[in-house]
Formats: sequence, C-alpha cells, structure tokens
Amino acid sequence: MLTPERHRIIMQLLKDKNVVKINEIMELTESSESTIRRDLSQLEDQKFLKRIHGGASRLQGKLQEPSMIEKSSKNLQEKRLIAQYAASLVEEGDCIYLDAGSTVIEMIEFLPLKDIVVVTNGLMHLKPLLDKGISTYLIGGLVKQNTNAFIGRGALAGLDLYRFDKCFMGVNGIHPQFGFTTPDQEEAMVKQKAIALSRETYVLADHTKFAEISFAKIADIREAAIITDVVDDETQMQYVNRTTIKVVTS
Amino acid sequence: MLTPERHRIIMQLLKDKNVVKINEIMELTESSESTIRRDLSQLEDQKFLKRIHGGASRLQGKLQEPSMIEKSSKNLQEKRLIAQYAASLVEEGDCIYLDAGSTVIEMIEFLPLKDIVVVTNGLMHLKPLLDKGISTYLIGGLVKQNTNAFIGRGALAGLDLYRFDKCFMGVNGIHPQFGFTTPDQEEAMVKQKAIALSRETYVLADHTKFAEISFAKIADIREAAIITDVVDDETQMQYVNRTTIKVVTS
DNA sequence: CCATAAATCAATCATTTTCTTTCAAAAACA
DNA sequence: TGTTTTTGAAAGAAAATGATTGATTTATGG
Repeated sequence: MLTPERHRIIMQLLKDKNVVKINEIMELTESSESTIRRDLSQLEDQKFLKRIHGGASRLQGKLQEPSMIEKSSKNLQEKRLIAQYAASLVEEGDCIYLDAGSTVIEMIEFLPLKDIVVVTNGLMHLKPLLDKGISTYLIGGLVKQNTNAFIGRGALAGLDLYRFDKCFMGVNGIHPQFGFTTPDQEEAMVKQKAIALSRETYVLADHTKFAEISFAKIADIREAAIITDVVDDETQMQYVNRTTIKVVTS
Repeated sequence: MLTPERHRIIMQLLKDKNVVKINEIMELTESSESTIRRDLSQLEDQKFLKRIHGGASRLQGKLQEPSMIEKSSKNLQEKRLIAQYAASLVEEGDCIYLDAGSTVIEMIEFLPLKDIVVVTNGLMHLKPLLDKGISTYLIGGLVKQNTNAFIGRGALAGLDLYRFDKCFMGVNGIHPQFGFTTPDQEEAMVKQKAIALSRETYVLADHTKFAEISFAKIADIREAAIITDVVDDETQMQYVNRTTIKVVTS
C-alpha cells in the first residue's frame, strides 16, 4: 500500500473517532508497526495530528469539527447512538442498503472503511458516502422533492438489480398491529422491496416513532429488527418485537 | 501504445482513484516500467500529477484537475450559447435525456418550464433541475467519483426503462473517422445506450472537441446532430456532419 | 507508595522495493 | 539510407519497509 493512501486512511479514522490506536491502523492497512509509526511521525510533523501513547489523536482548535459542536440537541444525540450501533453491525464484505431518511444518514460516518458496498435511494447520503471512499450505488428513479428520495418504477427496477446482506431503514410509525408505516405510498413500496431483497432488515427508530401510525404500510413488525433507545415501560413493550435491540443511552 | 494515449489512461486512473501504482499502469498499458516512469516524469513536469514513491497521486488544492473546474470557466460563454440553442430545441411534452457533463448542465437554466420530463445520469444536474420544478428522473447505478455521473450495469438498466424524444450529450472527441469518443469506457456505454433509446440525438461541442480522439468510442459521427459554435475553414468542415448546427457566436 | 510486568516507543539494520541513470535495440521519420 | 524518437533492459543509488534491540512509559498488584 502506498504511503499517501495510508495517510488518507489514518486521517479518515481520526475524523471518525478522534483517537486511533496503532494496532487498528496496522490491521486496516496491513502494514507493520514501524511503518505506521513513521506515518504518524510524518503526519505529526505536518501538523495533521498529535501522537499519543498507543496511537494518535486529532488535534483540535484549528479546524474544529462540527460533529462535536452540534451534539447539543437531545434528539440528535439519540439518533447518533442508534446510528452508531447500527453501523457496528456492518461487517467486512457486506453489501448493505441504506434507506433514505435522517436517522439512517447518521450511520454513514460510523460505517467501517473496509470492503463494503452501499446501495441507497437517498440522494443526501451520496456525498458523505463518497467522501468516505465507499463504493456507492444509487438506485435511480423519480426524485421526490421534499425528501430527496428516489421512488417510483425506476427506483423499484433499480433496486431489483441487487441483493443485500443487510438493510437499514427509517420509518415513521411502529405499531404492533399496523406494523411499520410511512406517509408516502410510493416510498413505502421502495422500502417494501428493499426488505424483500435483504437477508436482514434493521429499522432505526427513536422513541418518537412508537405507537405512531402513518398512512402507508411497509411491513409487519416481525419482519425487521428494531434498533431503538428506549424500551422502558410496559406500554412501550407491546410495540417492539422480539428482535428489538436497545441501544444504551447516556 | 502511443504516448498520449498512455498519458490519457494514467490521468483517467488518477481521476478515479487519487493514487495509482506503477504496476497497475504497466499492466494496463502493456508497457515497460521505464516507459511508465518517463510518462510520470513528463506529466509531473506539466503539473498534471505528483509523483510519489511507487506511483503517482493526483495533485489537489491549488491546481485542481482541469476536467471539471478549468473547463467550466474557460469556454463558458461559448458553452452557454451552445447550451441556450440546444435548450430551444426542447418542445412541450418532450421527454428528454440529459447526459452528464459540463456543457449539458448549462442547458438547464434555458429549458422551457412547460410540460417536459427529464431523465439524466448526471448528479450535478439534479439540483438545478429540481429548482426549476422540472420533474426529473435519475437513472441510478454506480457513482463515478470525479464526474458525478452514473455508470455501470445499474445505469444501463435504469436507462432501459425509458424512451426519449431528444437526447443531449457531451463528448470529448469528434472525428470523421473515429466518431464521437470519450475517455471512460463505462461512460461511453451509457451514452451509447442513451442514443439508441432516443429519436434524435444532439451532441453539444465547442471548438476544442473537433479533431480530438479519446479512448472509448460512443457512436459514428452520422448518428447525431452536432451543435457547435465554429464551422470556419475547410479543415474543420471535415469533422462535422451534415446535420451540424452552427450557433451564431456574438 | 514502590516494584514488577506489560505495553509502547525510538533507534538501528538488513531486506525488499522503487528510482535514476545509462545504453543499446527498436521504431518512426525524413 | 541516415537521423531522430521511443522504448526496454540493466546497474547502482535511494527510499521504504519490517524485524529486532534496548529504553521508556503505562498499567497492575501488593
């Protein structure tokens, strides 16, 4: 592996995690310890990072990342935790489908850099995915104005070209009887098909989605695992399914 | 293999990958190590890339790649006239295909607001189209990093869902014998298919495109009408076809 | 708190890979 | 044909790499 490529990977890791261990880099780049140490020295000389015992840390102050500042909103924090957990489910070699939607978009920055392929119907997902250097396929179709999602016949046909290991999806309502729902019928069709084409489906949902019912049904509640943050009282319990994963908040 | 062709391949690889190893180029061009090294030296002298140990990396920052940035400012006025004329060909009720590319993108602001449907493989086209309120379909596929065009199997399949009244296309080379050409083979396939699906095809080309030959052939010169700005002397005449339209410049 | 163990570090060296230079053969050109 | 340009191969120089060493730092247990 060429030097600048390693450097790029190191900086990418740092952007994601703030601190990175030498072992991680060694594994990811398949290089020796010495090489990575030299890399870190060089990058430190160029003021791109600060070396610490065991690895390196991002130097803050000069170019503060917005990711740390905008963490104030409670709901956003929740979403990020859910997204982070969801991203951790992605394994090397996976081909995954990322549904359009604000929760799913948060997953991208936590995705592993390794050998994965992403297919999506979310226009907004594209730039962050490409920035990470992930090979990305868009399914095409009619562009829905307000959500920037691809829907319609073209989207369904584009989807049908692929099969997925894992599917990550946002929904608007989760209800034990009425299943997963979303306002737009056309979007529901796309989601439905994505689920059908995936080995496993994960629905990312913060607490606001439970006990809600929207217009168009996507699937029954048992057809996907739910990744959420709150499974508190008995009232809520009835809305989850047996594959629900609770992400520890706080 | 000829020198300029190797150079073009090298630059193409760099556009896609940011870094390229000498071995890769050797294999792809079937040339010796020495030759490739010479190529890299020359290209570095011309400020087209930066040599690194083991290969070359594309230089970013100050001298951005000429493909998208320099192009978009240099012959802008020319391009806008060509684009404006092309847009005037669009009639009410038309379903048109807009190819990815900097010349075609200029068409959008001149498009009539009426009842038209646009299909495109250009990601950059999307926002201006939606801003104008035109109903827009994207064909999907693999996102090519540097041109933001959709290519590959997904793009071809997405294209096949539609039929077009008119197709507007950019190319890199126009030559009486070698036809319309473009550097990327995958993009050429998409363009080829778009032409096949259209009743009429218009190639938008400023004077820099004539007598140029790029790597991948799209179509013979008689398969499309050319919209251009200069048809001056006899030398140039041989490169145009009988359907060439000259746009009056200034 | 200290002492010990474990982990990490910088420095060095041998090995591998890549680079530059040089030269002769091949190809293109006139 | 002779001349120029391009190409490929070879040899020594330079750079990058990986392993090893002993020093330094951090963690752990008493």
